[in-house]
Amino acid sequence: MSIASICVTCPHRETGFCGTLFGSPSEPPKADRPDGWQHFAAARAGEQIAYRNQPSNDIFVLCTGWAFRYFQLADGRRQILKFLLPGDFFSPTAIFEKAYHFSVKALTEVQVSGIARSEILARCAADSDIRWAVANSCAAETREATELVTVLGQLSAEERIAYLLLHLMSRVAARNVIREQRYPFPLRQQHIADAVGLTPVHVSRVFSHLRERRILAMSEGMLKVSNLAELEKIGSLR
Amino acid sequence: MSIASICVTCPHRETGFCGTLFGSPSEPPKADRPDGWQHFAAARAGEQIAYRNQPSNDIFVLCTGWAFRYFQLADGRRQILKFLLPGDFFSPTAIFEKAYHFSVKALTEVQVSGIARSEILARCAADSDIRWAVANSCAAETREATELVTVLGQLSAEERIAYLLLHLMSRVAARNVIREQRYPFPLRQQHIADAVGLTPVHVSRVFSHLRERRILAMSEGMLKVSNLAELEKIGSLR
DNA sequence: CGGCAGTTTGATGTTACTCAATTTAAGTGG
DNA sequence: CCACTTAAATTGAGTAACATCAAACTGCCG
Repeated sequence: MSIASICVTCPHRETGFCGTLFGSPSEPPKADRPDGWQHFAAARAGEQIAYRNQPSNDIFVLCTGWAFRYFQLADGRRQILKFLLPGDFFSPTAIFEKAYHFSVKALTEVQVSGIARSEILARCAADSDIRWAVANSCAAETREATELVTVLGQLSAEERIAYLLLHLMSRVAARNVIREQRYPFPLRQQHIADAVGLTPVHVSRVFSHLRERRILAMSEGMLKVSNLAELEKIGSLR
Repeated sequence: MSIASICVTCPHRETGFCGTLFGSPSEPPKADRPDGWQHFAAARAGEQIAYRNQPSNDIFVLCTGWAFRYFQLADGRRQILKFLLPGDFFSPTAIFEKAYHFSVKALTEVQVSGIARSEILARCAADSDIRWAVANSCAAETREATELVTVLGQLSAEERIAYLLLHLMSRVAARNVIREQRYPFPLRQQHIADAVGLTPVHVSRVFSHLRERRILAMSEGMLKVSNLAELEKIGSLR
């Protein structure tokens, strides 16, 4: 059971659109607070919705759309740390930290929910189920980061991309019904490049190669996997 | 305050040597259990002291010596995830998981302490200081892993090595008195290579280059940093 | 129809890997 | 203390993987 499903009642799936937008880092997001401790907001594709080192009393959950958490270096290089799907916390460990140590951008149009940190902590103290959900979620975050370290440190370009696709596919499949191995896939090659530490040009070449070998194909924002077994042989860690 | 300092009373610093050794994965480590929930063990340099996927009721803390946590791929490649120093948990998140998802090897002769998971969980439930120490330790683990992802994904060979050295230096300095920028440094170049995703040969070349530029030098298991400012310019993330 | 963002392709450059030989350092036993 | 052994580090030459630069192409939208 995810933490989000315990903590958050997100209206977006029903209402469709919320109407409020994030502001710049200087002006905090304007948003409605239906219950005092919880509020909602929306952002357009490409908008930055969390800023590194910005203190915040809120913990955010993605309700609809895709986003990504990343770390930007002084010279412009950026590492995408995780693609966020509906139900994902921006970062579970943020519950225990006063400020984010990462940034978040919307990949598609998104809707998010912010929950007061104090509220989450209070619920943790009161309810052992929530306590466990938070602990598991943090442990999972560490496990994922650890796996990604191994991927970036040891795997070739093709292996890294295959890993990323498989990893995303399994997470998407956990939330959507997948028919005929066709997955919604809003990433640009630039995003893939920044996630696996390659250049977009090289990502394009690897994709061409995978296409030629009839392992996968892309069209209209969908990823079609024709040879899952082969993709797994390339990109699985174990 | 570290968790270890709250939870563990380690006799090794006083007694010098404990006398018991880890066995192979099939036979569990023989060790004394002075208090039922806590026990101690020692291992020689190079010995494996934790096995991936091996269920364990104990959480381990390194008491003396150096060790490293790593992940090994089927074809032999290995990623070193973290070098462990005295006081480090093998992994804080292991508190919440039935089995390790990584392996640990002793780098030097080491002494470790094992604590029953149930004991730690009981103390967490009872004492909010310990609860916070555990949460912070887990958050720190995630932060480190996240930073390492960025390092491996974005930095060049020289930058990665400089980062690793600086990171290690700051951690060593937190436990030892450092005089004249000379740090104890028991790693072989193979370890550095496996930690930053390079070959030992290339690590050697990068070291030669850093030496030629009079940034650092190595001798008798000690790392001497002659130009810290330059090393930081190369290897710091922010 | 023109413009723009994203992708593809080709040519070339750089970084890091591989293989193999050599040197240095670290033990070990006489 | 010194030959002998062994592991680790260094060096060189050749190669593979990936980056860079620039141009051409595609689909999309006004």
